[in-house]
Amino acid sequence: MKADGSHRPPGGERRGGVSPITVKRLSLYLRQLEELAEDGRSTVSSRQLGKALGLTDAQVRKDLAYFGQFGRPGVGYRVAELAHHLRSIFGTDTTSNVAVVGVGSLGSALLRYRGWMTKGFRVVAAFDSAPSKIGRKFGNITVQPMSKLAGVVRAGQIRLAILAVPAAVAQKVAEEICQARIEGILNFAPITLSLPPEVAVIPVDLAVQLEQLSYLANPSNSKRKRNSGSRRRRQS
Amino acid sequence: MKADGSHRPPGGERRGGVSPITVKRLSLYLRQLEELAEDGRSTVSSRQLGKALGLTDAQVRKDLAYFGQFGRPGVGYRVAELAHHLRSIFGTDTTSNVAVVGVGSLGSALLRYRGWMTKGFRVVAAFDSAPSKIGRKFGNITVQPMSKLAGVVRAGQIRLAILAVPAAVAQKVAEEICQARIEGILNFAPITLSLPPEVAVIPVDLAVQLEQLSYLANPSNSKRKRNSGSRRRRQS
DNA sequence: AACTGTGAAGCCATTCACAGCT
DNA sequence: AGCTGTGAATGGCTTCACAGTT
Repeated sequence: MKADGSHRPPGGERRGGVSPITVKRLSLYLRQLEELAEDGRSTVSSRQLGKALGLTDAQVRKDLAYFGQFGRPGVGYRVAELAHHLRSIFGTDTTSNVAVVGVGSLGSALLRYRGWMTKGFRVVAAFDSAPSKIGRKFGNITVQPMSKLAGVVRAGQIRLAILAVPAAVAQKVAEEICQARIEGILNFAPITLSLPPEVAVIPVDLAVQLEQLSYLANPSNSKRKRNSGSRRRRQS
Repeated sequence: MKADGSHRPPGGERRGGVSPITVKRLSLYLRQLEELAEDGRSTVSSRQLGKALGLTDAQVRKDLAYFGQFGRPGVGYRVAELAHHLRSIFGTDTTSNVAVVGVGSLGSALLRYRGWMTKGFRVVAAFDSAPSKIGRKFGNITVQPMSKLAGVVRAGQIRLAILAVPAAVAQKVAEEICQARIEGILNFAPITLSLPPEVAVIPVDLAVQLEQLSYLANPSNSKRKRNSGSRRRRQS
């Protein structure tokens, strides 16, 4: 275990160079660590963490080592400490406010979805352009017109937007969102957005996901022939 | 352009060896082709297709060449023909029936979501174990008890399941779904399922996606410094 | 003994560059 | 000229294997 840390900036965290695929795994590590914490576990080894997620121990160690030395040889990683550090990497150690834009069937469900909360997010506002939707209430959130978005964001209350409008208007609405100086968009509309580089976008096309599944579910396409005994397998 | 096709099985499609990441892009090609078809375009080049999705032309050609020779030098790809071929690769040239398992806030929204239809899927049934939910109607779909799942699947009406139950029961419910001999599960529960290899699983953890976005939206983490002029950029 | 952190090797994916077709 | 299909080159990610720590 090298002590000088020469491949990283000496006093701080590595910045700007981690691949998206690594970051995705970090999310899974955090999710697993939270489960371990609930079960009262206080340490975990890279092998155990990997096994639970279908990854090799070396992969786990490499991923975590990008951000510093958290593990203790002979012991493993301390669950609470590592979880805390991962949250700070994601920026979810402090709660972020989120807006839902587009309150159709999907948007209104995402508005009610409780899964965000456990991860350090809070949906605090909803916007739509249809007059029929404006003023409607979901729980304690009232749907506001798009024209109010910029004001709410500028008041510092919202960092991220969940975009759930029809494909035909998604590009236009996304541009409005950008003008409100939001930092990132979770895009549920089935189109590729074209936006200025200072705004982050993560696409989530549910129909595409189901299409992927349909492909995999065709036995002649998958590599699932390997291991075709009866051993269990973990999802990608 | 080689004519003998020596690297593929002579008379048929390549089977079993395409990486998931390639398959994901194929979905995007299909989505784009459908938009082009609506606009009345009859051919498209690899460069145009790539530009719309933020990919290189070489990438597009390599991906498509895995499955055969569809392009015409000097012309490009024929939109309708290529779209049809991609659908047959995904198994969505014929409509697949899908069940929603778990009718909470997210499940009921996925039940009502219209986006599946355009892609060759039809949600035809919903299941839940809570007596209070059973018998409830969403559109023309009545929520049935889990015990009915196996029968409906075995009657050949359902290939795929959308799993939208709480994390705490997801593994158990997923096992029930497997026993019903379903081919694939789209897993919205925030856990990694451990299942026999003959069933395909695609995980869709919405909280993880938002976490990814939170990471990317932190300016010091992204590579978005490149191109930091004002040119537009396409989402990953 | 158990486990991490990490060079080095191996493997996979992307891009390059160009022959060949239309 | 415009474009595809594809070997070859490059670049990136994963796994191996082991020195070093507890």
